Amino acid sequence: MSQRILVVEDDAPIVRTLRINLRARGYEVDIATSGRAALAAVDELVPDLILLDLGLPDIDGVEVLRRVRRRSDVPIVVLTARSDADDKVEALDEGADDYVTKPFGIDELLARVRANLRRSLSAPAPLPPVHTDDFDLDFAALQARRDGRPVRLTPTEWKLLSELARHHGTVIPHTQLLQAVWGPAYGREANYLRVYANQLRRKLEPDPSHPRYLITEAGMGYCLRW
Amino acid sequence: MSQRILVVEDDAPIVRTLRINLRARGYEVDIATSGRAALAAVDELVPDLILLDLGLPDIDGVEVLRRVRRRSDVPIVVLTARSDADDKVEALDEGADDYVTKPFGIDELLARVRANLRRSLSAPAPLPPVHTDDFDLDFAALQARRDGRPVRLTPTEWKLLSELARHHGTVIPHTQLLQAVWGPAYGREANYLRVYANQLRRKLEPDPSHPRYLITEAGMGYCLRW
DNA sequence: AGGCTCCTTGACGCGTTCTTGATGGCAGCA
DNA sequence: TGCTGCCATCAAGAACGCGTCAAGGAGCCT
Repeated sequence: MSQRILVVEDDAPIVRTLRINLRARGYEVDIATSGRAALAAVDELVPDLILLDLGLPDIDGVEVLRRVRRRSDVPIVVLTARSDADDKVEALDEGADDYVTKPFGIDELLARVRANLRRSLSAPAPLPPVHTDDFDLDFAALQARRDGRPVRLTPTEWKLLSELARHHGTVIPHTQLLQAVWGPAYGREANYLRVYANQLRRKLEPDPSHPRYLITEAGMGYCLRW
Repeated sequence: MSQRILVVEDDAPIVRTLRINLRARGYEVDIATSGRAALAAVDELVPDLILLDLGLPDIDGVEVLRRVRRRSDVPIVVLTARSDADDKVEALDEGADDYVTKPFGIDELLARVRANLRRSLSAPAPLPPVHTDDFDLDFAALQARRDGRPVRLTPTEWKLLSELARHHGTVIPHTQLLQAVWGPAYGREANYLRVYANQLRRKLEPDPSHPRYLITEAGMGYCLRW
C-alpha cells in the first residue's frame, strides 16, 4: 500500500539517482522517458505524485504539465536544469505544485516530495455515489447512468457536477463554481455556467426544460438536489 | 473580499518590497516583525497564506512554523537567506508548503504565492443559521423556509437580510444598510429599504402588516429580532 | 490530413428582478 | 385642523440574468 511516484526524466544518471533514493524511502517508482509515455503512465498507473523534468525529447515539458493537469489533480514537482525565472513562473501558473532546479540536493528533493504528498493526503475525501429516481453518478469511476443506460459526460461536466454534488442541497454562487471548475482566475464568466448547466440538464434531467435536480437560483448560483 | 497574506519578516527593505508587490496584485497584506507577533496575528487576522522568514529576532523560525501548524492548515511559504539544505528539509518536514531562498525574484515568489493560494480557496466565515418560530434561514446554503416550506429570496433580499442578521438585535442605520447592500456610493435612498423591507416581511413574517421580526425604528433604521 | 469531441464565445428572446415614482396612512406639532 | 416628516404599499418601465442555439477553434485519434 505504498505510494507511487512517477518520474518523468530522460537523463539516465538522474533517473538512477532518483530511483535508488525514492525506493530506499519506500516509494514505488515508475519511470517515463518521454512526454508521450508520461501521459500514458498517468492514466494507467495513477501515481500519487509526479516528478517532471521539463527538458523532454518529444513534447515540451510545460505542455505535458498542462495535459496532465487537465485530467488529474496529482501533485506535480517540476525538475529542471533551467534556472530561468520565467520558466518557474510559467510552470507554477500552469498547475505545478513545486519547482526544483538542478543540480539539487537529494535531501531537499525528498523533503519536497514528502511535503507535497502530505498535502494530497489531506485532500478532500472522494464523493460518494449518487442514486436518484432518474440517474446514478459514480464520481470515483467517472460513470453516469440515466434510466440504467450509460451517459457520457465531458471532463468539464464532471468537474461542475462534482462541485455541485459536494455541496448538494445548498445554493452555490457563480464565482465559487467558476473557480472550482475553471480555476481561481475565473469568476465573472457566468455564461460558461449557463452552457454547462444546460448540457447537464439535457443529459440527466427527465424534462430538461423543467429541471427537477439542477435548480437555478437567479442572480446567485445553482443548486443540485436529490 | 480579497485574500489576506501575513508577511513575517523583520528586514524592513524586504517588507517594503513584498508589501508593494503583493498589494499591487490585490492582496491584503499584514506584517509581523517577530515570531511572537506572528503567532498572535495568525489567530486574530486568519490569513489565507503566510510568508515566513526563518531568521526572526525572538523565536526560531522553525519553531514558529511548528506552532502555527499546530493551530491552522494555512499555506506557509518559507523565505530565508540561508541556502543550507538542512534548513529546507527541516522546514518542509515541519509543515511548510514551499521554500524560497533569498535573494529571490519577485515574479517567482508571486507565482509560488498563487500556486499555494490556489490550493486553499477558503471562504469567509459564513453567518450561522437562524431558526425562529416562523421561519428558518441558512445563509451558507442561501435557503429560507417559512413554516417548513422553501421561500425564494432574491439576491438583494439576501444581502439586506445578511446585513440585518449580522447585527441582529441592534438598530442598523439606513446609511449602513444601504452601503452594505448597494455599495459605498449609496446612503440616501431610504426608499429602497422600504421596498425591500416590505418584501422581506411579506415573505417571512406571519402577519406582514404587524411585523414581529423586522422592526422599523422611525427616523433611525431597521432592526431584526428573533 | 481528416473527423471527432470538447471548449469557448456571441446572439437572441424571455422572464425575473430592480429601480423609480405615485399614493395613502400615521404620528407629532402648532 | 392643517402641515410636515416618515413610512408602507403598489405598479410599471428599465435593466439584468437566464436558457437556448449555433458557429468557430483547439486538441486528439486514426
